[in-house]
Amino acid sequence: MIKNVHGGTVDLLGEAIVTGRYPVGSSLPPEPLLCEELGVSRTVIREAVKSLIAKGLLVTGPKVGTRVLAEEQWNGFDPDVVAWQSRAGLSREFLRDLQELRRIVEPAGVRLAAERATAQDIAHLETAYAGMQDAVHHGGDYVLHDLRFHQGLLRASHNRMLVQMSKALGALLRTSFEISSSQPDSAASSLPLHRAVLNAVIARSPQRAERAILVLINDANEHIEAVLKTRRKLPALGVPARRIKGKAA
Amino acid sequence: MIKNVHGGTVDLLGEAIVTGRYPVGSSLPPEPLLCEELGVSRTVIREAVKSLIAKGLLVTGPKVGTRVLAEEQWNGFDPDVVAWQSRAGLSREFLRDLQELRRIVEPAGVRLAAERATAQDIAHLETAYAGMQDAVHHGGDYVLHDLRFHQGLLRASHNRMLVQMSKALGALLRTSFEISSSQPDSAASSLPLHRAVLNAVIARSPQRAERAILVLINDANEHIEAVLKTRRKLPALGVPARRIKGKAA
DNA sequence: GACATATTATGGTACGACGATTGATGATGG
DNA sequence: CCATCATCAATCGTCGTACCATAATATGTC
Repeated sequence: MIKNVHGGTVDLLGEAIVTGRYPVGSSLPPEPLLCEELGVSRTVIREAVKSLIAKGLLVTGPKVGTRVLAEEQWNGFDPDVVAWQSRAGLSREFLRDLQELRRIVEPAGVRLAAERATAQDIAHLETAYAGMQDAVHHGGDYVLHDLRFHQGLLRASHNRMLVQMSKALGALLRTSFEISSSQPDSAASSLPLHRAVLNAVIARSPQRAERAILVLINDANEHIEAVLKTRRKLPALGVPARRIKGKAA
Repeated sequence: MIKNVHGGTVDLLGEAIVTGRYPVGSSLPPEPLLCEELGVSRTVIREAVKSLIAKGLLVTGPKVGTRVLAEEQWNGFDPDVVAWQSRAGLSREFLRDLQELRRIVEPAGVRLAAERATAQDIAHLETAYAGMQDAVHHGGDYVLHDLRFHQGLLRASHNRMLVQMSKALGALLRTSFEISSSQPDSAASSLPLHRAVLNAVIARSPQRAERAILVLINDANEHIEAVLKTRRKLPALGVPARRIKGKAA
C-alpha cells in the first residue's frame, strides 16, 4: 500500500530513528549497506536521507557518515515526525508536556474563535460534533471527529500560527484522545463538555468558551492519569501502525 | 560561502517559493530546465526538491510536475521556512498573528520558568541580560542577546513543546525585534522590563513574572505599531539576506 | 459527442563513475 | 617516547545516462 519507494523508505528510516533503533548520536550504516538492507538503490537512500535531514533528524558529512541528531534538534512540529513519535509510543513526560501545551494554547484559541468564527467555521464544528454524537449513539470513530472538532476550533481562531499548530498537533492529539477514550464511557461523558464549548463559541462568549474548554482538558487529563496509573509501562499503547495517507515524502 | 551545492540550491528554491517567484499552485519548471537555470545536475535538483517536499512546500508527480503547495501546507515551524519568510519580509497580518502567539505562549512559558528554572537556566539568562546591557551602553548586537533572553526563558520552562517553539520562533522574533528596535531608545527603555522578568523568575514568582512579560510584550507591540504606521508598505524591512550558517540541508 | 485507446511529457528509480572532505594511520623528527 | 605532520582511505557529494511508471493530452472509433 506504499505509494512509492521513496515515501516508504523515509517512513521506514524515520520510524527506525524515532524508536531508537538508530540511537541518538550514532551513525547509520554507510549508504551502500543501507541499499542492501532495504533493497533499494542508492538514489532512493540519498533522497530519503535528505528528507530526514530537512526534518532535523540527521546530519551527514564525508567520512563522518550519517548521524542521528539529538532529539532537541528534531522538527517537533513536523507532521511526519509527530506521527512517528506517536506510533513509537509516547512517554509519560511527553504526555505531560502535551497536556500542558493544550492548557496554554486551546483556551486562548477558543477565545479567539469565539470572537472570530465565521458561519462556515461553526458549520464545520457542528458537523464534527454531529459525528461525535453519532459515534457515541450508533458506533463509529469517535476519536476522528473529536480531532476534527479541536482542529476546527483552532482553525476558527484565524491565527496562522495556531492553525499551524493544530495541524502538527493532529497526530499527537489523536494518540492522546485514544488513551483517554480507552476509559469506558469517557466519550459519552465528554460529549456535553464539547457541546458547551461550541455553544459558547456560537454565543460569541470568549469567557464561557475558555472556561468550557478548560473543563474539557481537565477531564481528558483525569482520564489520561487514570490510564497511566494502570499501565506502568506504556509502549505502543495499542496505537496501530497506520500508514500515513498519500504522503509522497 | 555556501557550503555545498545542495544547501545552496535548497535555499535558493525555498526563498524563491516563499517570496512568490513561484506562485502558490503553479508548477516549477521541469527538472531538466531547472538544471540548466541553476547550473547543477539533476541529482542536486531532485534532492533539493525532496527537501522542500519534506518541509511541505511542494508536491510532485509524474506529468503533473512540481507544484507549489498552499501556504497553509507549509511547515510553519520549520526553522528554514521561517528564515525564508523573515527574509522575504513579514506582512502586517503575520506580525499581528505573531504578537498574538507571543501573548499566548510567553506568559505561560515564563510562569513555568519561574517554577522550574535551574541555576544553569538562570545563569544563561543573566548572561543574555548582561549582553543586552552591554549592547545598550557600549554598542553591540542588542537583538541577538534579546533573542537569547527570550529563548532562554522558554527553555527554562522545561517543556519540550515550548522549547521546540522557541527554536522555530527564533528567526521570527529576530525580525520582530529588529522592527521594534528601529525605534530610537527602544532598547534602553525595554532593558528594565527584561530585568523585571528575570528578577521575578529568580524570585520564583510566576504571577510577577507573567505580569512583567506582558508589559514587555505590550511595549514591543507599541513599537511595532508605531513603525507600521510609518511605512505603509513593508517589504524587506532592511533585514539583510543573511546566509543560514552551517546548514547542510 | 462520448468514450476508449494511444501518445508523450515528466517525474521515479537504478547504476556506475569520479571528486571532495575529513578522520585515521603511520612516518618522521625531536 | 612523544609530538607533529604527511599520507591514506572511507564515505558522502555530484554528475551523467538509461530506463520505468504514471497520468494528462490527443487521437480515433462508435
